[in-house]
Amino acid sequence: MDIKLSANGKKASTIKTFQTIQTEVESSTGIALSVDCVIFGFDENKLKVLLIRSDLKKFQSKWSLLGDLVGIKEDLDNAAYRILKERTGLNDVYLEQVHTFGAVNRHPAGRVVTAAYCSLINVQHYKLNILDNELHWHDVQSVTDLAFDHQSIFDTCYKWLQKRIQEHPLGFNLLPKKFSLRELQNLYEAILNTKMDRRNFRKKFFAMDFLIDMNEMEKDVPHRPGKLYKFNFDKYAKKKKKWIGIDF
Amino acid sequence: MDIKLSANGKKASTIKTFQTIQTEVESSTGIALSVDCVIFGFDENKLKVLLIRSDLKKFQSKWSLLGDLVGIKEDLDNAAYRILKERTGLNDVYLEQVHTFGAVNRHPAGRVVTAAYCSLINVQHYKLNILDNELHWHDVQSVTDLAFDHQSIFDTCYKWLQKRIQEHPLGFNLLPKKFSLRELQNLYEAILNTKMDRRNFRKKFFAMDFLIDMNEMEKDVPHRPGKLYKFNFDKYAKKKKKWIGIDF
DNA sequence: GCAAAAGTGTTGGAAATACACCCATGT
DNA sequence: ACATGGGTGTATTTCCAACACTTTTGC
Repeated sequence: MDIKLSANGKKASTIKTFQTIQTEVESSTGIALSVDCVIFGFDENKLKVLLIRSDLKKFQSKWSLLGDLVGIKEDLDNAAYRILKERTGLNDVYLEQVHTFGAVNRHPAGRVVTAAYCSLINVQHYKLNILDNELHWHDVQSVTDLAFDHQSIFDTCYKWLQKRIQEHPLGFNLLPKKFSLRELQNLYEAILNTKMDRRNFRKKFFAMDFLIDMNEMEKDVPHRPGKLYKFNFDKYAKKKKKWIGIDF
Repeated sequence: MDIKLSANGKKASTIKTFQTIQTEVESSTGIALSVDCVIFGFDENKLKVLLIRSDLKKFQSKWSLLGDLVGIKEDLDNAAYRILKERTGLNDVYLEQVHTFGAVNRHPAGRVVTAAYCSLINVQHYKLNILDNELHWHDVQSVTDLAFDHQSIFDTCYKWLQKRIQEHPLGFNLLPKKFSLRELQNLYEAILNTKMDRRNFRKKFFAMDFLIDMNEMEKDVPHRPGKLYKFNFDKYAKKKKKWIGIDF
């Protein structure tokens, strides 16, 4: 069964389902290679992850990550971008390889080694279409018992994100281009699952000096509106990080 | 041509060479998967990496990393351990996956996606045998122009190591079980390519409280002997790292 | 005027840095 | 005796954590 792509209102291309993959893998004499994407979003002050219903009987009713086989003439990174594009309609997204999972029995259809990619998208740029096998956003806290070894892939990617966001300015990919400091702090608190002091948080970000004051205010908030900022990626790119400091 | 394994004096198993791999890849209908190992050692106060002469004409005279195809019934991680075992005779080594390289044209024999693993070994435990295609230790500073895309794999792994060693106690895998603080500092200086203040370095490591004083002294040094320590891995394992601290 | 969040400074402690001298050993 | 690196302490600075009140807006 093929499924029409409908995200973003574009004309559909064909997305492989498990049955297609199973046929390909079983007819293969070697190792099949796939990509699985852990797609994070941020909405209602919660960190979310995009999951789809597994179409494999063995994992009936379980959720799984978005993945597909890598084409024989397709760069590994490009396969990840393709999956994102097919599922969300988004082109310019943050995407990074995290880890490759290659246990012999990780996939019931045969030998499939999968490269896990982590992606951060702004949910405002994206219209969810649940016709695609119940494609849905899930609170990360409620993600348990995924199909295949996807739970451990997810856990790895979530830990990776928690660490990564503290050392690199990834988080802004989850926010609107213009955001308030409160939104930024909510994001960090959601991802790191912690609470931070508001004054120290501001101090830290202002001291970095990568926030550009937009001279605009929040609208339609039921309280005093906050200033809006955007992140100065250019300035960040020019900065040299002094990274000497043993700490473990 | 097969090559006998001679490291460690063990009876040889067969190590695949490029010709073998090329045949396998060319006869494959899909994507071939390999592992490449970046094996670091520390000797004469220099960080070294283990390289072999490429047996591919196109890359004649170029050095390359140690790699092999992954078996159809072989876990990815196990493939990396196997390669290490075949080439160095060592079993219990530090080994970690770093990144997977999957550009379509990265390998001349066809579509080969490779998972790069980084390994740290104690050169004292290992007897080099140069009969294996000129297997040799190279100063990391002099590593340039490797075969295939191995230069970029190496660069990625070296940067990974530089970062990783500052946050995790990996470095001890490169040293003898008992080491002096001078050796430890030399190791850090070699890997990070920097100089550190001796007193502050000691302070930092003693403050961590993971070093066990062996009550032994260095022997045969042409100066005042230093105390020997070993790293308390058990105590480290029990420690919870408090990891909240945004910094980029 | 009340609820809700924005905005703002100071202080104390901890950690990092910079820095110089005496000690033990081999030659 | 001298050359080499081992071993130690202190003063300064920098960074981080803790903490409370006033302001602005919507309702």
